[in-house]
Amino acid sequence: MKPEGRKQEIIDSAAILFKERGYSAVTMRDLARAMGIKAASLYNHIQSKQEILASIIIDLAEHFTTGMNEIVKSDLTIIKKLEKIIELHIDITLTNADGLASLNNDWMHLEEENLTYFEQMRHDYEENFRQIVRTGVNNGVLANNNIEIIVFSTLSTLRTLYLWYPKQRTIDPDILKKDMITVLLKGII
Amino acid sequence: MKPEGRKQEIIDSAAILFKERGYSAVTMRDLARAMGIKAASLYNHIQSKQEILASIIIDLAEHFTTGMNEIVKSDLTIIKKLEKIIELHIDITLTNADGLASLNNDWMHLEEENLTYFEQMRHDYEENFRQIVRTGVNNGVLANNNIEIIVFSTLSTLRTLYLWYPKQRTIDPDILKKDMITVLLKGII
DNA sequence: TAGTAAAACTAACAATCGTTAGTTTTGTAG
DNA sequence: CTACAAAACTAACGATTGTTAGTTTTACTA
Repeated sequence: MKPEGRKQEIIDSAAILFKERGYSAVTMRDLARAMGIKAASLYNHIQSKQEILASIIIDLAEHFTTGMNEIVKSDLTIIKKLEKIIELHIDITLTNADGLASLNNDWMHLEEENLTYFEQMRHDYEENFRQIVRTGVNNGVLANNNIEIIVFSTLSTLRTLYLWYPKQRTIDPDILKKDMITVLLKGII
Repeated sequence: MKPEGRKQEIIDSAAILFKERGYSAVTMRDLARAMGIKAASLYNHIQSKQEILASIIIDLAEHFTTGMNEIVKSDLTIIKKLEKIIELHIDITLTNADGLASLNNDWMHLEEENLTYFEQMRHDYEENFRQIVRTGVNNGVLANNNIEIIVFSTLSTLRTLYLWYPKQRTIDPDILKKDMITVLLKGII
C-alpha cells in the first residue's frame, strides 16, 4: 500500500526526530546519523528536507480530510458523527503518532503551495466539525453552550492525543475510544 | 512589577516570533529586525538567545506552579478546585498568550539546568492535577472514568487555549471561564 | 563472472547561524 | 556645554546549514 522503500524509511525516521525537536532544529546530518549513513546519501532518495516535511504533513492532512468527508456525507445521527470523528483521530494517532507532531507544530514551515493546500484542508475540516456541532445544538441534541468552545475543546484534546497515547500504550484502542467518547461528550462530573 | 525595560521589550518581541515560527526557526537577526535594530545590539541587553527562551518559559512555569500550589493547599471542594485550575489557565492565557507557545512547543530547547527545572515543575503540576481528580473520583463527586483520560483531555484543552483565544477576543473573560467550566466539567451533550 | 543499477561515499560550496570586539551615536544630568 | 552611560552601530569570527558534484561500494541478474 505505502511505498515502503528506503525513502519511506527516511520519512519515518525524520518524523520521529521532528517530533522530538521540531523541523527547524533537526539537521540533515542528524537525520543521516539516525539512518546510519552520511547526509549527502539522503539525496539519492529524497529531493529536499522540505519534501520530507511536506510528505509527512500532507499525507496526514489528506487522511483526515477523507475521513471527515465520509462522515459528513453519511446519514448518521449527530452524536454518531461526533463519535466517528473521535474514532478517526484515535485511529490515525495509533498508526502515525510521530507524524502528527509535525502536523500540529511544523505546518507553518511548509512552503507556498503545500502551505496553502494544508491551510485549506484544515479550514474545511474545522468548518465541517463546526457545522456538525451547530446542527446538534440547533436540534437540541447537544447542550446549548458556545459552539466555538465546544469545537475548540474537543479538537484540542483530539489533536493532542499523539503526545499522550505513547505513554499509555497498555490501554486497549477500543476501550480508549469508548472512554474518550464518554469524557468528551458526557463530561467528567 | 515586571522589569519593563528594553530587555523585557526584546523578550516580548521574541515571544511573538517564537509563537509564529518556533524558537529554532527564529534568528537573532529576525528578532533584531522586529525591534528595528541590528542583531549585535541585542547583546547590550541580553546574554544569549537561550536566556530569552528560558526567561519566557521559566517565568510562566513558575506562575503555573504558584497558582497550583495555592489551589492544592486550599480547603475548597474538588469541583471548586477544578474550577480554579481552569480559571488559572485562562488568566495566564489572557495576560501572556504569546509566551505559552514557547512553553508548549519549545521547552525541549532549554539547556540542562533550566530543562531539568522545567520538567520537574511540569511533573509536579500534572501530579497535583491528577491527585485532585483521583480524590474526586474516589469520593464519587466525579464520574468514574479513566483518570488519565480525564486529566489528559482537560489539560490538553487548557494548554491549547493560547492558540484559540486570540481569534475570539470578543468573548468576555468571565463568560469564557463560565462556559469553559461547563463544557469541560459537564460535557457537551 | 561480468555488467548494472542502487545506494553509499568524500569533498566541498555558498549562505547563514549565534556571538564578540571595538567604535560611534544618542539622550540626560550637572 | 560637558561628561557619561546607555544603546546603537560596523565588521567580522568560527561553526553549521542544506545541498551539489563526482566517485566508489554494494548487491543482484544475466
